[in-house]
Amino acid sequence: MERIKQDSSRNSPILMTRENRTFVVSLVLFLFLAHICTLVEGFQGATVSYNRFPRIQKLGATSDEIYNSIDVISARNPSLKASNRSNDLQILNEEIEKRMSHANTDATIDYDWEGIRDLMQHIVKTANYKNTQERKLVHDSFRLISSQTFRQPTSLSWDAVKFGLEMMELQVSVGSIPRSLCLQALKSLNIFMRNTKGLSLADRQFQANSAFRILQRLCTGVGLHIPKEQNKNVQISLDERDFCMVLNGFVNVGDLQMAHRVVALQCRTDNAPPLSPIGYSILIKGHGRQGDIQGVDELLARAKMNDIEPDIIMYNSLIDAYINCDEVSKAYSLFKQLKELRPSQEEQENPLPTPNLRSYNTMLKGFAKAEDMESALSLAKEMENAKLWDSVTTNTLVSAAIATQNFAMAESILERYTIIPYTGKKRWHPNVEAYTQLIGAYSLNGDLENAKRVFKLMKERGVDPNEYTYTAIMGALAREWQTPQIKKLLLYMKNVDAIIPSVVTYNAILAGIIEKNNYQEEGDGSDLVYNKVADDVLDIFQDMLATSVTPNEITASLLVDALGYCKPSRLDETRNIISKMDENGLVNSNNARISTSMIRAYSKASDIAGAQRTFDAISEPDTIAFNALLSAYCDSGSIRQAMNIYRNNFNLAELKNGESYVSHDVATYTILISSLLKIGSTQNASKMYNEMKKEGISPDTGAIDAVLTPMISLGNSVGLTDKDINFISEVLADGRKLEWPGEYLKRKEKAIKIISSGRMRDSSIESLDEDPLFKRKNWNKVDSGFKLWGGIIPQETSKPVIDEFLESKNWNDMDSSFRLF
DNA sequence: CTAGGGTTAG
Repeated sequence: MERIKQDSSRNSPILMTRENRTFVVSLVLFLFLAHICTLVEGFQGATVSYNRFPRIQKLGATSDEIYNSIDVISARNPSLKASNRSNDLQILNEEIEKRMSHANTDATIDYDWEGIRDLMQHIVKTANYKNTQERKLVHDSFRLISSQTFRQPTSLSWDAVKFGLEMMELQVSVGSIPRSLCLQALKSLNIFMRNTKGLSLADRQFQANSAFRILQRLCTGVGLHIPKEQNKNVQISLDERDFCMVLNGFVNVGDLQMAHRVVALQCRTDNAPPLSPIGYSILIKGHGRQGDIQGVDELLARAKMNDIEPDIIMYNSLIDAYINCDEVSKAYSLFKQLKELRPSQEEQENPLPTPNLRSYNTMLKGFAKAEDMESALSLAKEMENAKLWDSVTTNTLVSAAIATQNFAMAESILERYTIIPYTGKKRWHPNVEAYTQLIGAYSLNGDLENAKRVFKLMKERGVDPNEYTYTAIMGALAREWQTPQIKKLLLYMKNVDAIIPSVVTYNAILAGIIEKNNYQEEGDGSDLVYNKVADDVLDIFQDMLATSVTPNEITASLLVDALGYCKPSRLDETRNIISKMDENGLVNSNNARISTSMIRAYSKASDIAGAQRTFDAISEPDTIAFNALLSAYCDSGSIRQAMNIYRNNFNLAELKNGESYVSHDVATYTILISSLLKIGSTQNASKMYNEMKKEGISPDTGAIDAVLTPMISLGNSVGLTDKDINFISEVLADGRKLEWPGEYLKRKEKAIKIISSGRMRDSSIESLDEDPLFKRKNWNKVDSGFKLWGGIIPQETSKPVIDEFLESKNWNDMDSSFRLF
């Protein structure tokens, strides 16, 4: 398929009229189709992607040609007509040998895996397994393949190994396989499971599952045989490493159930080694990542019961697991225990290992996560004094500063600890992550100028930006809707720095542009603004396709958002693009995320039936989609309907009908409560508030505000009953348990006091809704945006504070004889 | 075979 070139002479879409906007969309779709065809061509008929690279040399004939020759030969020899399959098999076997033999001569040859697969399937289907000679030929063909795909040391790609594994499964379906083949396959898998960079989740799942099946076969002996001439070069029995590799594979894809099956297999197998601290470390990591503190504790108890002596790695895994479970103090007490000086260590029965640099860095990460800058700094000072410091320490300390919004401190840490000059052999500068994070943080704070400054600073200090850095800086530009600059930077990134943007890069840009759109005030000709935003989004999307970056579900939902925000909603275009993407197998249009955006779009277009239809079609509806549906009904004024939907769903839970039940969250109730209050139904709002708490859902700041703000204005206009006052007091009491930025709650309290003492229309009440902080975050708009100040604290005058801190820690006049790098 | 850093996300 010929690649369609991007027409760069095209006008900027911002200046476009509606007519040629249709042209843009068609163009986008056209490019899209071209892109898809290229993709499909590569994936055709295969469950796996073998032909991602251009074929350099065509090997042998096509399968059809082979079948044809067989027919020709058979026809020419009537004596063979008595269905002499052995001869056919012989021919096919020779063809396989021919195709596989190229392996040794030229590594640049791309195998025709599809053709080989066809031939093997034909062989397997036509052979007579009762005939010894035929059976031997079949297995000989398989051996020809496996000896290449699993050869050691491997110089083949993951695709080759993947093909070998597929063929092994095919072989198992027609007979037993040699034990040595299993061990060989496991060894090959090992190599690719160790370095999983660049592999998709599906590939990693395939690896773990394949490895498990092989392991299972090796443990049980089912479907295995041991040939007489045993290959002496091959590992003979299983050792702990084999189990740990598979275990780690499952933990890394987040499948703990399978991980525990591996452990069970290991424990059940007679001559397998028992679970060691290594296995425990892997499992602890897995449960920690899931935030399953109970699982972590159970593992620790089990290790103790089995008299396991944990090494430093297992302790570090534990510290990290505690941190991942938000149990930083638990992590710290373990860390302190390890640090304690034990003078009579020899006398102790179980001496604890000494913490190493990784223990310290992990602990530092914990303080960063807990936003405890003071502890982070004092630990960092201790590390510097003990000469325990590396680039991860710098990066982690910077992330702690950023987490506490101490940007000036982040910059001074970077100024002091950036590795200069950097001569490492690694692909990237080790501190690029810290700079990237800082750019991202400035961007999130709406501070494009500083984000750009840091980006320039990196160049000055020889810290080369990578894909992540570009993503962050272009996200920052997108938030300020600087499309021309973004396009320039994209070109620079691709052509000068030779970095290929990822789907995340493009999603960040699209999300940023749309976010800015959110901030546009309604009215004042904003339909024009919305349409310009949508055109820019489509423009970037087109660039994405032209760069051959495959869009995903997030991309699709962002496109829906962009077009859905338009006035009027460009729903037809939206549907066309999404169904095109669906037809080409890129996304599932019934994906919950895409559908949620569609529901919002329908809601904006006042098409409530469309919203309901979309929800009903979702393959796995979730809370957020459900909430969007409720919002749609509420926004269209059908609160009664929204309540009915909620009730029906609630009853499903009572009936324990888990199939279609969607769980509620605090947002579900906030939507219902705020629209009930909008029509002055304080009684029902109060009922819902209590139902929420009865369900074990505690109100957050958004829920509290959704009650207090409208209740206060109701109090000002129509007055409140005693019951209403009780409701407010209850909510206020809940609110006091939460952290609020600035004076928010105090003001509300004051306003409520005034109302309940009968005084109306006080000037302090009116000013409530004009808090600039809330305005910036759209706080005043009661909609389904809830996490309105996720960690955003007004920037303090942090510079003097930091200097004081550094002064008090004597960091400003550190012993200069100690050079870190 | 096991432990510590970054970008997007209804």
